[in-house]
Amino acid sequence: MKEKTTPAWTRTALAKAAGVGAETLRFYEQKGLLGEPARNASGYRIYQTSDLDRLKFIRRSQELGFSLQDIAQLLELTGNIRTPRKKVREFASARLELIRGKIRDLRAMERALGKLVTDCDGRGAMKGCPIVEFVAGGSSNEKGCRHE
Amino acid sequence: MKEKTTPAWTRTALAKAAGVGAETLRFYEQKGLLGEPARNASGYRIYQTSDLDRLKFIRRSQELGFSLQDIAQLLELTGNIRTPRKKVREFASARLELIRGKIRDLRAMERALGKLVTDCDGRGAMKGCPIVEFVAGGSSNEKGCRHE
DNA sequence: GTTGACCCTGTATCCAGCTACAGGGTGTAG
DNA sequence: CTACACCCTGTAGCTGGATACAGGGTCAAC
Repeated sequence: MKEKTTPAWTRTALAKAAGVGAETLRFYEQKGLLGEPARNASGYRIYQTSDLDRLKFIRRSQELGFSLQDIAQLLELTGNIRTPRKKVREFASARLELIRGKIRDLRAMERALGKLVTDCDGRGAMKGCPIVEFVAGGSSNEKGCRHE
Repeated sequence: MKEKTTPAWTRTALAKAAGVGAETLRFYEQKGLLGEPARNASGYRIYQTSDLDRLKFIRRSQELGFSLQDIAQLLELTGNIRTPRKKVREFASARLELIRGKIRDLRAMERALGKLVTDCDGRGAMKGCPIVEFVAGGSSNEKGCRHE
């Protein structure tokens, strides 16, 4: 613990720690996801631990299906204390609905796949039609089972 | 039971109904996601209602973060009665774990964003640091709050 | 029998998100 | 001093997932 909460990270060190390529850092910087890091005397980038957190957030958000643009907005929102409160609420609420929708869909898929696993016990006939159940649960209804 | 449950769809009609571009159907066909449709005398593609279900499934799966390759596998699995039972179980179980992980992550994000919405009531100071909470909930822990 | 809306195939183009050079500077170990 | 690993910038290339022509058939309506 030297510099308090933010020891300096080199480009490759940070990349390794975050599980991304070193070039990706520059790419994210260009896209405004990381913000320009400090530089040492010879122009080398110096990253902070907060950048590592940010990177982790980015990767996790990506896995959840958010685009880099979405993530940039999310970061802007939550990271900038000067963001107008109303905007924060609006954007966050919209995102929240989106997220809840995704959770609902994933749960439907979970149920469908779970049923598939349960029903297909490794022998015997495949009962039900999980895929159709899933699709039906989404919006349409009944019919359309292809396997049998 | 062919013509009963499956009135014929033309290319653009199906595309419109499924909310995709007409060209996309050909693309999916090339990628093996749709399978070769029947053709009329002059070579026009004739789609069935089951193709519409399939398309809906594809789009929903995509929204949940599955790649077209993943989806092809899912469809293969659930749609082909001849799939070896063991493979079905294995693949489905792996997918299930993946899906459950996504749900967990989304819930963490939901909590974080929900807190942001709750805390930022449109005036006063922004309490807590949802973004850091989310990141912390993922793997790292403590510190790194940038806003304030 | 010509128009216009569709269909066909093949190929080219586009966008996101990386990833990989090329050509050059830096800095520490031996 | 000289390797050698690392850093810089700029730009080209790659994969996935579409999307858009170009050049040509089909067909129902007028």
